[in-house]
Amino acid sequence: MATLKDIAKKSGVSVGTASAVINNKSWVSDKTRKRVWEVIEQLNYRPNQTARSLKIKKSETIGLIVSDITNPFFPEIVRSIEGIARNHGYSLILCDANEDIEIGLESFNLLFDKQVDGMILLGGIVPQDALLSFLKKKNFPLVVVERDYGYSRLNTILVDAVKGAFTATTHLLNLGYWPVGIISGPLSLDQESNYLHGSVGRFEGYQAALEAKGIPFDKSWVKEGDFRFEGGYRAMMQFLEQVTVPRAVFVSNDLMAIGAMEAIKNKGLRIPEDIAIVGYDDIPEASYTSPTLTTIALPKRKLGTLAIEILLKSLSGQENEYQKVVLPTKLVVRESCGAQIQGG
Amino acid sequence: MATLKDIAKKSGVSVGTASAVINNKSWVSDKTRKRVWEVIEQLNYRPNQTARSLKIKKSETIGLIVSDITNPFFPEIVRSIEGIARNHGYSLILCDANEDIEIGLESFNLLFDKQVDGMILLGGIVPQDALLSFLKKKNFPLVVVERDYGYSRLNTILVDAVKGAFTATTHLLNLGYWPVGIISGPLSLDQESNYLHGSVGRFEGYQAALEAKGIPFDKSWVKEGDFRFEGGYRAMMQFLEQVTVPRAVFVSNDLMAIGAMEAIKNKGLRIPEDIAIVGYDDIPEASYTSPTLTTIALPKRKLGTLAIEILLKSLSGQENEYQKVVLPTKLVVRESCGAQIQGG
DNA sequence: GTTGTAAATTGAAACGTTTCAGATAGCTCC
DNA sequence: GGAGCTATCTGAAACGTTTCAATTTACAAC
Repeated sequence: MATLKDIAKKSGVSVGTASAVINNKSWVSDKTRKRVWEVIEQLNYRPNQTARSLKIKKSETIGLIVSDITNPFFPEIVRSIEGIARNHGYSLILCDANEDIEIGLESFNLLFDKQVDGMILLGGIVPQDALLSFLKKKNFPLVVVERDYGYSRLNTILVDAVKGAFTATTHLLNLGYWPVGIISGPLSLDQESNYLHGSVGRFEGYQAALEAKGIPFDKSWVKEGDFRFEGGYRAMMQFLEQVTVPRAVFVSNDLMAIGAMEAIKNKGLRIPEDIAIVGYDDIPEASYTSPTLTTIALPKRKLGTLAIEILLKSLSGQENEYQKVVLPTKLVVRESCGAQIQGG
Repeated sequence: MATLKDIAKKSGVSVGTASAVINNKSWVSDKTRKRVWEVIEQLNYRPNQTARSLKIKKSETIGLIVSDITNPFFPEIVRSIEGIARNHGYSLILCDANEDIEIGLESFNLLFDKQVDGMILLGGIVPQDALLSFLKKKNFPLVVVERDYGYSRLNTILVDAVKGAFTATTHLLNLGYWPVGIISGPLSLDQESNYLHGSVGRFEGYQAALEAKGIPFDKSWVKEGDFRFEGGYRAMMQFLEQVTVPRAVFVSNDLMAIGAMEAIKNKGLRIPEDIAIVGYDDIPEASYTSPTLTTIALPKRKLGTLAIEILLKSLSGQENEYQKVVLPTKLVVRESCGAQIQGG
């Protein structure tokens, strides 16, 4: 690999000048510029970004930790982040935590060692204590999407989960279903390290909807899942084995909702005639299931573009206020809730 | 950030020795080792990987170019690659080409500038001329998955696409359907830069199946798609607007198959009663569609683990033979082909 | 021609590591 | 108490850039 030194020697110029040429500094004479460029092309020179990074103390690299890359909710967000990052000269180091908080922590540390300039957390799989104690020590460009760590010196992009879940549950209650259960995300974890995980907000929205209707909360209508297909399946199976089965269930994400629907079908029951379902996320698959899945739609693309834009601003020093953005959700009525059958 | 120099000074030792300590070199005395470690912990020192990379001429980073990260076929492969890479101390720079060959090329170059030690191409979205002319110049650890560039000095992991498509088409023919069409991947592109794209193999398998039954090939039963949902939808719409509509269609990937099913349903036709469908890939969604999708299953996990394992071997210099692995596919019979209805 | 000024270029230090030839210390052995 | 080891440590060069003070060059003005 040709280095700047080679270029300099071959074009009879100093290394400093050669550097000035590739960096397009204005004070190089046209004659020199041309001569150096010829050599650059001739030798097929490409600057060594590692050396550059070392010197300028920037890696032009962004770390991205995704809770679960196989959850169809995320790839679209990843895409919008990656595209914009690339167009701004940044590349992305991807870590997939596989919904495992240990891997989340490991990745978090690893990314710092790799000298990433900034970081985006898609779904907050990094444990709260590690993240906050880090942020308290130093100031680092970071954006977290879809999890509220409840810390003010942190850019956060959320959707209004409470309201979304409220809407979903109310929709089921308004259709006259009773009892209405919930399959939540991991709740127990939240007490220790996962404070205010998205799952809590959705759970609160569910409770609020009951309360608004004057219906007492009963924890036998709550099953805890893991945001994955299997967890939804298992949780629904637990419901189905109870003496009284819920008439409708709000499931905290679509992947679990699809799992839950599998469970229902496997038991020979019908959706929505026997059990109605509303999901959360509106992943592309929600349109393809049978029946199609009524769900709460999040502005996925927007979540990604906003995240990277805020990060880029923070990286360029244009912005040093911390932002907390809450985006709205939308109820998408399809077949699984039975609203269409009932002429709703 | 503390540097090695700080460590050295504070623990009264030379930089060389400090370096030896963090690298666990055997010749450091226990006493010194202990003292240095104390300082390391006290200052919370973490080695600067950029400086390290510059010196050792390795970035411990792998580039990954995915044709389309939102295609559910890929995330599972990405996960298995990322996990194994991480466990071996490598991180992944992810590029999503969004099925765009220009982005594929751009990413390819960008990854070299970032000094990645090796590269994996998931779905060969990098144009053939660029890739081969590069490989002819220098030797670089590279694995390509699910595309055959037809070049021997290149690690390639494929599935037997011809056979897979043959099986799928034959399955439809055996069920007595006629005519059986195909929605292929991009074919025209292949002539110039995309020689032997996966789409060609699947197309050949289709033709071979017809031939085996003595049925003449007729290009009015061929529509070209783009491997995406929309392309499948459009291609099927074209079929549906023809005077004679195919009785069954082999669709070259599941995403397009799901799009095609949407088109059929939108036209008020039934699957498989009016049109039977077989897809290719077996993405998780194939189990959730309505009807569920009969498809050709690829060993996704295996594709990923093999890719990263071969790359790691090549990186460590353990292996310098080029490998070409062809994995088998499997027909998964579900509802969309009508085999179950017909008691097949 | 000298002077002054702006434009262009140079040269060397610096970024934070690794590496390695050489120095030093601590032994043993005679 | 010196030779010959080995175990341990040091110091400086090197990796390929960027940066910037200092220098040189070019040229206009007198």
